[in-house]
Amino acid sequence: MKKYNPKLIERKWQEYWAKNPKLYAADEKSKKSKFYCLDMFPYPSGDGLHVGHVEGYTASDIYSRYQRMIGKNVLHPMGWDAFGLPAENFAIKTGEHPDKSTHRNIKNFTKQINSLGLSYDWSREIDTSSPEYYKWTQWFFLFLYEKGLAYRKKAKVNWCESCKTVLANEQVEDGICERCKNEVIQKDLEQWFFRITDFAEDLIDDLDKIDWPESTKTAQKNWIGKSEGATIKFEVTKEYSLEVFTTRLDTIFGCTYCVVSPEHPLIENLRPKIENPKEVEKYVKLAKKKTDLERTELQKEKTGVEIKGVKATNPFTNEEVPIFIADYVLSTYGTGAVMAVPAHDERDWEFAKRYKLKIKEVIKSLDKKYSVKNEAYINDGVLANSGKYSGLASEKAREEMAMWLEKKNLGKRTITYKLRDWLISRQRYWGAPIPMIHCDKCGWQMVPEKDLPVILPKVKDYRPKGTSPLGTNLNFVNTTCPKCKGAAKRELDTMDTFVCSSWYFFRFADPKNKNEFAGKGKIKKWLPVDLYIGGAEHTVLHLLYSRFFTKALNKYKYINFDEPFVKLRHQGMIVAEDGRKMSKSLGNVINPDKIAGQYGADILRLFEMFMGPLEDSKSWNTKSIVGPKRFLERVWSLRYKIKKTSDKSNAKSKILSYNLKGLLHKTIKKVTEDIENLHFNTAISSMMILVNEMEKEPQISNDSYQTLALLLSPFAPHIAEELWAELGHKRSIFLEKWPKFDPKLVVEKEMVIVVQVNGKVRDQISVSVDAGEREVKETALEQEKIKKYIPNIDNIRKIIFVPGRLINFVV
RNA sequence: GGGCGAGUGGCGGAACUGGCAGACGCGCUGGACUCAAAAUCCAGUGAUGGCGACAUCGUGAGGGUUCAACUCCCUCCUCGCCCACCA
Repeated sequence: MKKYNPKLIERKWQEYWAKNPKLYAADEKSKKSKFYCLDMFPYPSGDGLHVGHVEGYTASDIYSRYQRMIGKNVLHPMGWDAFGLPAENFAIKTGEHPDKSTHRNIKNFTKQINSLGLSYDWSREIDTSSPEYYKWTQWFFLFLYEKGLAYRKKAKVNWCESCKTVLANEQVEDGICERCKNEVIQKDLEQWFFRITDFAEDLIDDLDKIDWPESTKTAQKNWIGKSEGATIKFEVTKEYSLEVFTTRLDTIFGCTYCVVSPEHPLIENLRPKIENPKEVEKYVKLAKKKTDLERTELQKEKTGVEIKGVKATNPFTNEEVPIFIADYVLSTYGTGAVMAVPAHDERDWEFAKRYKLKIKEVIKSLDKKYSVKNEAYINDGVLANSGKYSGLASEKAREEMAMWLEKKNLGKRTITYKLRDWLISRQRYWGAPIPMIHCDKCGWQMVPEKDLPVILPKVKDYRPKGTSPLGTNLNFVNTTCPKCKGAAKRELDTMDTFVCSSWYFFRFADPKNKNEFAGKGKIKKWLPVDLYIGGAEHTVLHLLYSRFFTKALNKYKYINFDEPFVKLRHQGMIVAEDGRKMSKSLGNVINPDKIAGQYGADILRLFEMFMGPLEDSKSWNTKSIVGPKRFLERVWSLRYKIKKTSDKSNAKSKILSYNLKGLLHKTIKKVTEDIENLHFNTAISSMMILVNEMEKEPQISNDSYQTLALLLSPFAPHIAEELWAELGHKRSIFLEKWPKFDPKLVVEKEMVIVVQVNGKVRDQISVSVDAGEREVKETALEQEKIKKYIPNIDNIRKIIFVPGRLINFVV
């Protein structure tokens, strides 16, 4: 008897698969229906694969292998989200070019992935940092620019004075630079944006047609943040009106002041009229220095300054109210100005209390204990003190007031979104250069498509100097204007790495195409993605950006669908044994390499899948890994129980007891359904039950053992291949058909019916499947135990019979 | 503060559409094998009471609907994740 030796057989089959890439390759010529199963491609960090990767990748691998076996033409690719900050920071520290460290990491990731036995089509591997790839990232920029969906404007960026660099949001931790621990300030710089807000409406509406976790859909909805309301003009001078946005037009009679953000143009426009310019100026300056985080800090008391000398007129009451400047009003939302109704808005209430401003109640609370002295009443209600609108319900009032505004041309119904345009420029080295050229004469010009890619040049020094490191390479900077052929300068910024990952799933359909980001025919063949598995940390950004790119392509007829990922699932987080997040600083990180080295990939795969439902968060417990280990060892030795027979007349059904045969078919059914529903934990447990029962038999048939191997193969591919070969098969198990169950065998002949008295289980009886209520009732009442509880049959008041399940006597 | 999700044995978890709560696995206890240990195999394992058959209780807490509730409804508590001054 050979012992199960995972190391040996895993190496053997990994080599075999590497030599037979067609096994896992998507077939361009096949007429079979396609299935595109995608993992979120990883950033190849120096830390290597973590257990969360293994979880998601194993799940999609099981699904892909299963899809192939049921006869689908499967596209299951892998690639690298290779641009990004960590590689650049590493370069600053060590001087090693990011390209070098990144490729070293990619090599390591590839090795790790292959050692897990994942069935990727490596012929389609992509690397976002390769010129062949980022040529098309740049093409997307030009595409969006041409359609008016990319533009340039001044914007605030995080700026670290000590590092002299712009920082990405992820590099700012609590308003402090993660590298030097100094304060981060806000600086206005010209930046490139993508006009994602153009698609806000579709991005909300189309969520209804995709199979995504509800939580992810609501998170996107909230992020886009649609609110319906109205903009209203408050006259300040004859020439200048202050426009405010509100969702609570019904409270406008309670407006006792207005507030503008420190960036609001009113300050500039009415400067000569302002009586306290110094005070105002000081406040604006202070606000500018603050980071977004400081400005949005919750507990912080609201501050502000009245702009003296100007007043705003409420169009409904013709009352003049003071105007304040305060940083609790955001310049980037709505109109950057609000009408303050302290009685019915918590923030306004707080501000009014602090600066002793008037609080006027215009919505009555039904709660007798409520007093506006203690808090704002923010719910809808019935209007009071509101002129001719008094007595109306909030909703009705909003409608009528909006109509009045529109009639008088003093405002209009407006929809606003929290979603902002996507700032994509980074003053960074390790990213795709933005393919734009600035000419003093002609302004901004696109790099002609034939000149793509704009190659990311080598530089000697990655250290931040206040502008992109690309600026140090003068060969790169100085170029000619595509329009006038005069001297011109290249854009020095690179693109946010999220741009690279917003379209990579298209590239897998046609990864080597030199003329297009992907050929139309190939896109039609493979896209959209049928199943997308990845972490929930990408709930908003990556998943939203990818949808935006897809919608832009669809709008301009490059593709004929408008959602990239038909079905999406997130793998849950795996936390450490101590219940905390795995992190290097806590020293509780589990290295999957080590586990795979010690136990083998099949056991690790089974273990992670058996831990619990894919989407739940789970905690790691190395102790339990012996479960899957024992299971595979038992599967392995079970093969010595196979009835060896040269006598063909000795039918296999004779060897396999009837019950076991039924169980075998039930298991096929269960495993099949569970894989379809991504319920891998219960699929494994049902296979364990089968193996437990098989072990009790003195002998098992070759057929049933083969079925077991097939069922197990997507989960534990190495051992499955080995067993298959041991059974005498010459070709890979993954070329076999997925087993089918016999519906007749799945149904029991006898069934157990639970007998309840007054809802409590008192006995069980075994009856034939087709037994009706009368038969079940009679059998049940004959039982001694039941007679004990029902001495007199006439006392039965009611009988509930659930076919196939139970009978309940109510006495 | 808002949104989403979750609370089931010592632990991870299972339970269809309201129908035997605790499948499967870990751990633990006892036994077999062994000079011994590991591994393996067999039996047991929610709590309480009882030698026992059995009985009672039991799915975060409290209430409700129902013949029947982990599952549905109401109130509350705890934990996790995401977003957060969005007018």
